[in-house]
Amino acid sequence: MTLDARKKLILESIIKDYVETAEPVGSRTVVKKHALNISPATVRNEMADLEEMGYLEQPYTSAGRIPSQMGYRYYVDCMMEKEALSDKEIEILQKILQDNIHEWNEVIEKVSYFLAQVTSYASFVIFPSVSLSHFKYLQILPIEENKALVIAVTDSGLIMHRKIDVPESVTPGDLETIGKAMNKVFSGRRLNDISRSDLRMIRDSLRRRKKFIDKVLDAVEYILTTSEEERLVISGTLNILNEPEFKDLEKLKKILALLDEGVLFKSIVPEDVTDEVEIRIGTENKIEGVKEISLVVSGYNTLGQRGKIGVIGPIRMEYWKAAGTVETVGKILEEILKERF
Amino acid sequence: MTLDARKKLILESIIKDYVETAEPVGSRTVVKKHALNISPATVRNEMADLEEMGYLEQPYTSAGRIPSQMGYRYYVDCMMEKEALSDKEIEILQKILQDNIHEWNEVIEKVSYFLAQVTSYASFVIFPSVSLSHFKYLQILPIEENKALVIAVTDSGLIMHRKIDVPESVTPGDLETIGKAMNKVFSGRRLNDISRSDLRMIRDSLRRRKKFIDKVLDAVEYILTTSEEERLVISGTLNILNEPEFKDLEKLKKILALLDEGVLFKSIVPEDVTDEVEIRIGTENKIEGVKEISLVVSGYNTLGQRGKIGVIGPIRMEYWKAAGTVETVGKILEEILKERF
DNA sequence: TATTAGCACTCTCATTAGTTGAGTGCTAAT
DNA sequence: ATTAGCACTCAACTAATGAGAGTGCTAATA
Repeated sequence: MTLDARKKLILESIIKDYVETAEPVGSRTVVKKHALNISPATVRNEMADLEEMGYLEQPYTSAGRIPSQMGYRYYVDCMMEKEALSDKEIEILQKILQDNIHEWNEVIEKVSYFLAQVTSYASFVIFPSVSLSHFKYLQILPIEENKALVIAVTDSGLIMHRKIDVPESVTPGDLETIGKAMNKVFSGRRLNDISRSDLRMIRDSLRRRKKFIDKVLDAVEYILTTSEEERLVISGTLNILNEPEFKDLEKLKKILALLDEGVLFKSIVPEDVTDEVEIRIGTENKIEGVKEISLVVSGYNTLGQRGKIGVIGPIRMEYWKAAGTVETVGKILEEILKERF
Repeated sequence: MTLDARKKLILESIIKDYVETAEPVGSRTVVKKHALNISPATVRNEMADLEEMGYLEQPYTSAGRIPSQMGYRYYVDCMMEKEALSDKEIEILQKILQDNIHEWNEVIEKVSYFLAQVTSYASFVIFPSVSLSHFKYLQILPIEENKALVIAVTDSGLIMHRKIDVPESVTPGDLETIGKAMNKVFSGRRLNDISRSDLRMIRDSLRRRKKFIDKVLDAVEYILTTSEEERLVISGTLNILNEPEFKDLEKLKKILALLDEGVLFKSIVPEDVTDEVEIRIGTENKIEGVKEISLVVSGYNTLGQRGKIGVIGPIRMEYWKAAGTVETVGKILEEILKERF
């Protein structure tokens, strides 16, 4: 279904105005703010049409109109132009990242923080699980009297380590032998392809020092399981306190709980995202309890996998700004990660 | 100043009641709930006395009384008996910790979470800075074509690492030589005693490979500076949404901002804490803007230093429960850390 | 002298009624 | 097709009223 030019203009006016003020928009306001040379009465007729078509709704008889979910959807799909980040903002972001490129951990935190600041919504960055990376290198490093460090490096450049006890009877030479043997089996394989039975096989092939080898394998297994989790960072949670729609404590509680609990939060982020920005408005998000939020999310590529980045805010959201920002920041994040890691 | 037995009893009744209900307590209620065999009129007289002395206050004429800050202080100092954790709860905590003893990181997170759950206030754990630990061991480990890993281990058992680029011209043998030389200078020294001039000295003593050595030193410096920060974990932030005193959005915003910003939060935690539980009520906390919170905090020992653990909640707090819980959980945390790390 | 019953008084909270004003929908004129 | 005009609607604000909880004081009592 397509709308004629004037209806589009009116719809857009109402959306822009309502997003800004959070108040229902009346016909007079539409005419004044956007300097149309038609009368309020005409606008009223158009608005009545738009309401009938489902793009607008009225909180109560004789209030102004507010965009319906469908109205936002139409705007986003058919009319929206993404608003780009200003050069200045891009510069700021790049400066932030140049100063703090030590760990990918830090990078995603800074990026998320920046995104929240710029959009003034809550933002998130999901860094993909490393379990699809390949094992590159494993070493058992004696570090003190009875301790050694099991160090694993993946081809994506991630480093994981874990401390283990070493019995008296095990010599540094033993450690080297064991390390080499394991390296042979593991190297080049995907982390999540290494199963318990592989671990058992190694255990059997190395006849001596069984007990100790078990310890090493435990450490490896620990490394494998922890590396399976993707990393989630959320920033700007408090921004939602500024949105009038969450002045109601019950609603606020629900959405804060959502942002507070990583597992819960992940469940509302779409599984498959592309490099294109995707927008989910209100009830398009399938989640228990919280229907009054929108999500703007984009994928980014790193380590041969896809991470996710986006913002979460009220339905009354500046989609144009959010989409443009998420898009650009995602691209920059992707670049930086490629460059550095 | 000491109160006679009956005044104490009445003060306690009012505190317990008000903490539970968040409503001003009237004379009838005191008599009924605590089955005193004196009349409401007598209680009224006593309450008037207590108010004159400053232990109670009246929100308005002819409302019931609520405890003043001074009232809570008197109760905490002269009457309170800490309420111990139940055996069952202790058991649960220990079970949680036995399952998750891999990293001290995890331990403090679990402990903090537990504390928030049990008290239903917001909780925090501060893990001391490791900058006072001693350098134990440093190794430069080649991990792939042109990369090496600088690994540092402290005597407190913490492991830090950082990846660096290695120029073609530097051989594994070089790495070993450099590593050994650095080890000699660093080992046994406190992390925060190692200054830039030490780093420069090393740079000068090793004539060759200056550029590369700079890189290694950069990595070491990075490790030193990041290890200076103490770690802060806050849990149960959302619990404060349940307290009626924070139904006001402005107050809520302030306190959430406080809990959200680590630096800000640390500024209200007392510098010096002992093994004894310390309680700060309301304005006894010197902090801009937020006067309506109380803090219950205790120190715990680890790595030869002192960490802090506690809860933060409204002035209308179950101090008896909070104090007992913080005390016990702190002790258990201390034990676990000693055992494992 | 300490306690208590009785009662007038105070102040909040909830409810109701009245008023205002923004904004609509409809009709008739252009 | 557009618009001026006007009656109508409904939330939001204000004021008035009444109920109820709880006090403080006075005078009676043990």
